[in-house]
Amino acid sequence: MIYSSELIKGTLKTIVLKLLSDNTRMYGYEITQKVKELTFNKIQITEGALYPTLHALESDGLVTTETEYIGKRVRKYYRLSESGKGKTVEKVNELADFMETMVFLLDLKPRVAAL
Amino acid sequence: MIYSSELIKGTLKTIVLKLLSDNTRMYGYEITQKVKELTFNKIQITEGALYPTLHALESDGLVTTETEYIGKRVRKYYRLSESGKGKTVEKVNELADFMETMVFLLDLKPRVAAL
DNA sequence: AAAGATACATAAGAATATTATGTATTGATA
DNA sequence: TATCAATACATAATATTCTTATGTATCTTT
Repeated sequence: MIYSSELIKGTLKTIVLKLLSDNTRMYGYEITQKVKELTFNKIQITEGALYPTLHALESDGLVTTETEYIGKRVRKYYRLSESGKGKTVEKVNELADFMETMVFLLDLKPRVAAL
Repeated sequence: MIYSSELIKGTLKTIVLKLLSDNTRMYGYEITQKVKELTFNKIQITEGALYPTLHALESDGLVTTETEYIGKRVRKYYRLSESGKGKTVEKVNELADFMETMVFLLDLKPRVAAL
């Protein structure tokens, strides 16, 4: 089962930032695979969503990039900037808070073991 | 603190359906106030978001409506249809599942007491 | 040799929110 | 009693952010 895409909306940027905060640096394709792996295929980030998001993070100064060649193939690494680190904490905290609120609002506690 | 709007995206329809499943029938303004109250002002549903959503639920056959006059002021009640009840269970379950996945993906467990 | 995986990117379109605006009634207050 | 806030609906222009489709190219496995 893959989540209906609308749920991903609004959380993609936070997911990307959090992964970058755990991994020093990552490249786009790696991010898609890591998310797929960590979510047991439940979340599949499409390229059309990811690359514009990464470019936005860069133009907002939250990440810096390093382009490298693996053979003849280009690979673009993304790394959190200092402001990106701060932003990550903010976004993750906000999402955690939001999720607590949703658990209460939708009374999810009794039906979800892991929450 | 009010959540940045992007988080609401994708959850609004689920919130509305769940409230309707708990309350027999509700009208639009009532829904905005109930959400505000239950979330201690953290989630404020704007009218520009709510009314189109309610109209979409109606045109999808998930809710039925009853218009009543309170004095001279019109009030439009929304009530879940049978298919709406089924859809509500689906959407709430999916959201709960998604949130479990996010807790794992973003490692939120250690930082959020209520989760 | 071909297919699938790796790796980037962009563009057209859809969905869904924000912000602004509009209409109108009712209740509270100065 | 005039005015403001709250109640109650609705829509339109705009913005954001995703999907889907398309494009290019390399590398690996069969």
